[in-house]
Amino acid sequence: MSDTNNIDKIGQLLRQGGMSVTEKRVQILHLFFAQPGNALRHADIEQQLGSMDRVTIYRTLHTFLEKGLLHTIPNADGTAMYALCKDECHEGHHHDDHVHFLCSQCGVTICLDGIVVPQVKLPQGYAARQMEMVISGTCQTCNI
Amino acid sequence: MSDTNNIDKIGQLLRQGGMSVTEKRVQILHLFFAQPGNALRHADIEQQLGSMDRVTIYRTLHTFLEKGLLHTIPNADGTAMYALCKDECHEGHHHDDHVHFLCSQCGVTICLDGIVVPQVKLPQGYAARQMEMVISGTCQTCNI
DNA sequence: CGCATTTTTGCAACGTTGTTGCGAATTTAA
DNA sequence: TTAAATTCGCAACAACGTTGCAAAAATGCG
Repeated sequence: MSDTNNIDKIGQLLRQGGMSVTEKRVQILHLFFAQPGNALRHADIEQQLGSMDRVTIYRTLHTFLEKGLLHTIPNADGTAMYALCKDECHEGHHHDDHVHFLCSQCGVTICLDGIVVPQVKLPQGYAARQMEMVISGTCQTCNI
Repeated sequence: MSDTNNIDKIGQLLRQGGMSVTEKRVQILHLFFAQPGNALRHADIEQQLGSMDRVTIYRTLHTFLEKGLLHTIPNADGTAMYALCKDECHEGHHHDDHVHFLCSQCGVTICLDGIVVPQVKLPQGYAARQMEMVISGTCQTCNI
């Protein structure tokens, strides 16, 4: 996918979600589209966009979460990770039922979009609403 | 299990792991044995033990993690949760392959020791070392 | 038991992550 | 182009977690 195509798509996505199209939002969303499937932390974005204010990044990530553009990935180390949602996600109604993979060698977090979280039978009395599965190990690149 | 039995067991566990038996360690470990299966956050412990120093709690939790008495549960809200390990866990070699349940109503986190994380087939090139599965919804008590 | 050594604890200070309020700048709509 | 609404940057704050160091407690040994 070409860079200009991404930029067109980004403006469209923002307008579709009822958000105004600002420079900062485009910059942040562009980072996610540059490496689809890869999750980013606040610190990654801050580093790559150098001059952008910390608070703006936090607020933008929250906005994207609310509007269903991003989803979070639970992380043992306590820092929030964000990744692009697929088209089926809408405002307040996520479908991120895929497995996440965390490489313990290079640290990258990847959405395994093709792999759905398997069902489990809960004990009597428990009702499931959401399931999260994170597998850690070594990724394609680090395994060579 | 009676309270005195717990206290005996706690001293034994600490000595077995090569730790000295101190008042603070006994107090913290006792909290976990009081509600087996339930996970605790640093803040829970601080609240229940009122006078204990924050730093001592952090350091004790780390020690118990290292020695294989506790394991962590990844948590979307960013705060670390800790729960007792089963007997099969040893220093540096955890077997916490059970599913964790997080009640979104009362906030409690429970180890579902009977339910093992199901295997998933990863794409070519990925090697799994650890799997985490957290299901959120409503628990037994809140579902009545 | 009493004493020396090792370990643990509490305090203070610091770092990181994330949030809130508010005025200035930007975007949008008319 | 201009007015209203939204977003951005700065400052200040709060929560969570870590580190260094001196006092206190636990352990080991004669």
